[in-house]
Amino acid sequence: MARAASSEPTDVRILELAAEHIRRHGLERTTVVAIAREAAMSHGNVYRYFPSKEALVDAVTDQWLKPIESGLRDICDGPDPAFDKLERILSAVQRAYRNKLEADPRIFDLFIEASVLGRGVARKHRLKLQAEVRAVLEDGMASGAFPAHDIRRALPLVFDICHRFINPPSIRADVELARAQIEGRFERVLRALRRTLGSAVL
Amino acid sequence: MARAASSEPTDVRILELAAEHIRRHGLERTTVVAIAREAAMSHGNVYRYFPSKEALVDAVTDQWLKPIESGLRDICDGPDPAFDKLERILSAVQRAYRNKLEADPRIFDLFIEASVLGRGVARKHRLKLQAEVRAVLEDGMASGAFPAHDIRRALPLVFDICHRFINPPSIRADVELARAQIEGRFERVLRALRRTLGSAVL
DNA sequence: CAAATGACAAAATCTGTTTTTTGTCATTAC
DNA sequence: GTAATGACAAAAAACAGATTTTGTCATTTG
Repeated sequence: MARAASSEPTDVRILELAAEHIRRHGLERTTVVAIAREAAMSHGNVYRYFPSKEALVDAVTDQWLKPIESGLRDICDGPDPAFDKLERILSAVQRAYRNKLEADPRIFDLFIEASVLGRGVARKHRLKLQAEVRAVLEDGMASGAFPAHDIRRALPLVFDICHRFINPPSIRADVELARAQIEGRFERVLRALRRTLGSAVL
Repeated sequence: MARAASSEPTDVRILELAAEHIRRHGLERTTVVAIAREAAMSHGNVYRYFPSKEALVDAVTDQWLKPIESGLRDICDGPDPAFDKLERILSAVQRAYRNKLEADPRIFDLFIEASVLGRGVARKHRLKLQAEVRAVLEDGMASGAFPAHDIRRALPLVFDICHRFINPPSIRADVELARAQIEGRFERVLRALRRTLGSAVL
């Protein structure tokens, strides 16, 4: 493990130590000095790789969001019917968030914080998700799967209806609810969404 | 005004002074001592009327929630078709919250706090709203307006779909969005809800 | 010259102390 | 006997000084 760690480029190593530290102790008890100590380097050197503590923390968040985003891209690039894609995208996001919330609550907290404050990582992630959904909607409109043609109304509608299952703070507020229950409810909401998008009038 | 204030029963007077203090300075800068001073009495006497500061603060919240609740009861007791009632209830709640958020942000904050922590006031208020919605749904199911008959699925579905427009923290998160825009979007969500409840399968 | 150090200023956090606040109650006032 | 006081203990908040942390940079190292 020590070998694996030191074989990685310095920036990745710092990133992983930072993630581990936050995972264990939470952001509030994480300092650049402590991370540098764990990496056996002066804290000043950390700043050669990350311009600020905030940037480092955001990089930790980005780290786990990236694979989610590429998963979404795969769904989007697939051959399925528009609504199936839409449903799979939304479910995948919901599930990924919930997984992280359960597995690494402290790291999920970083994402919530970034979302609420509208920080770069969160904004970019949201834009990517939005872009995928938009692409699928436009696809579905072109193919006739979605008779309504006003993307400027359909897009917000999708996010408004799914808000509870997709919005980071709302997701955390539901931790106590059983996973199965949430998923059942989200399924029904998605069914409602399907019916709505399948009709001509929004 | 001074005359009006002193003509009211002591508990109401304290309540109003507390509300005014919080409205102006926020909860964090509000003390029982300061409220007592404004009421020209010893702080110990405040505790004759409210068992704790928390109880007093919750009473302030309850104060503005009560008229909303009675408004909902009126809608619910009215003669309109089930979905019209449902829509009017949900819109009324949304509008009332948004109004308070804009008019008295600090007081709305008390409500958010109480909601997030699941305090009595918030829980009771939520249960009342839920009871009204449930009544309207059952009404609509009985009258055939809502073909689906599983209230245990319909009720969460309504709140899930409307979450963004009804959930206190989500409402605050949208302060920056123009009122008209939010209302337009909520209208479309309600339209989707109508269609869903109007179909046999949930 | 790319990687890292260590010294530094400004800002934030911690720590121990004083003050205020919360909540109780025996006593007073009417 | 209901309304209010004022004194009190425990808890919380405010404060001030010491310490740590953040972020920069001139210098060192390989």
